[in-house]
Amino acid sequence: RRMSRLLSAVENELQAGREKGDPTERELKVTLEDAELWTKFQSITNEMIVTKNGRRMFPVLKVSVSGLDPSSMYSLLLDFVPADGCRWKFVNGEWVAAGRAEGRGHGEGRGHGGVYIHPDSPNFGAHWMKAAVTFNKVKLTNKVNAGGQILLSSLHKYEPQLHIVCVGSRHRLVSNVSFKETQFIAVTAYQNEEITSLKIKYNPFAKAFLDAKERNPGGRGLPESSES
Amino acid sequence: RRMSRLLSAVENELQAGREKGDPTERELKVTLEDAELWTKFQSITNEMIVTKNGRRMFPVLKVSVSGLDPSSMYSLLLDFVPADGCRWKFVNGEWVAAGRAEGRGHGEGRGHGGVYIHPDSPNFGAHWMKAAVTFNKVKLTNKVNAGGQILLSSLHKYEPQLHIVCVGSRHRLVSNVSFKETQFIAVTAYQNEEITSLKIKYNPFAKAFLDAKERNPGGRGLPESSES
DNA sequence: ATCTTTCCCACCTAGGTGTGAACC
DNA sequence: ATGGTTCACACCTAGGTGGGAAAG
Repeated sequence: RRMSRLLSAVENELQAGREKGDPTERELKVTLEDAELWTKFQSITNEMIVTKNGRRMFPVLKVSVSGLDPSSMYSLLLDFVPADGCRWKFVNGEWVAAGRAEGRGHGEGRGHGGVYIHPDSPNFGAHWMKAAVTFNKVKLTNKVNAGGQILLSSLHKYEPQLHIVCVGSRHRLVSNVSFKETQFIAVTAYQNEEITSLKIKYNPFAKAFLDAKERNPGGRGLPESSES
Repeated sequence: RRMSRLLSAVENELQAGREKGDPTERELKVTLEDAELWTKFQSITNEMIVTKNGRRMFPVLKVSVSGLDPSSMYSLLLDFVPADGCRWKFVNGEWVAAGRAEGRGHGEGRGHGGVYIHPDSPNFGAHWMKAAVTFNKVKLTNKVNAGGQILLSSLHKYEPQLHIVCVGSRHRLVSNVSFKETQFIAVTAYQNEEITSLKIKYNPFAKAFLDAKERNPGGRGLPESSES
């Protein structure tokens, strides 16, 4: 019967991760990928652009998960926790706290409540464990929007936080994890030009600006040395 | 507590479609979108390109689903059923049967068994019902590949078939649906130039060729009339 | 010869970058 | 004036088209 072919196709989704990973969630482990890259940005205070229509993050938050029950169903959620109660300013090449945060916003209470649901959700534990989970589609905004984007307050500091929720018959919170390396200050335009340089250096979508710098490393070299 | 915010975000996924749709699956209804477009192609015998790395379908298979249980979990699968036992040839402007099909392939037994799992799978009934389900990412190939693509035999006729599977504690087949309008012959290059014209006319990705025809409708007009 | 397949290509769609001027 | 925000833009990434020559 054709039906057996179909059902086995669905089963395959599970088989992938069935061997590895303990069925108990005691050994749940979540590790941040590209931690070295994140650290480069963190060491000079990371910034993330927010725009009306939403801007992606760079670096991209990416985690490896293990220790889930391969055949249970989970959703992965991301939210952004205010890292302090301050508004920040960039003066004389460094970030300084400047007054308390505004009461409004702070990523709470709007739309999905500032929570981004990973688009693969819901899915089997096996799915989440078979490859690193990438949050490259999350978009940060400073305006209330149609939905899907995360609302943040510019010039406030945030720490991304990952949540793993079991979506069995009754929802059950499995884990909250956050990584200090991924803290950033939301901005409408980059303040620290060292951050700009790092973004250009590592983000493929900014390659246009990388080329410009490579061709003219000093910033004011010869106008144009012919290459032929 | 922050936890309630998170769980309500997950709940929202369900609320969307909870009112509409009867909890029993007796009233399950699946309708083909863009049926008029499909009919245009069908009326002159549709063709779909197959390539080594996989080619998307155009038109795209798109269905509206209703009558699922909003809070149950389903996967949507697509496979391609040989429409007959023939190999087809295009001679003198029309398709004619030419011998029986080769035994090999026919979309069976390879990789996922020729079954494409919609990338939103698995998901709640509410998710599948809140908007039309689009199979735009499915790729058709004539070579055994890494995976994800559907293996077909060139010059054979197929009928796409949709399957809805309930992924509760025990897998359960809910429904098989196929649409005559979506039948096509797999080809490595278009045979009927009327098919080529329709593809160019309606597929945005072929716009380059549409422009060429519009600028030069007769096929051999003036070489180049300057536009300035 | 004829039919079918493969490959490279120009030209698109779709959308992610920081820039720099304008705006508030 | 100052500091923050917005917008159009050139320039990318990423990848989906059929054409046409070449190969099988």
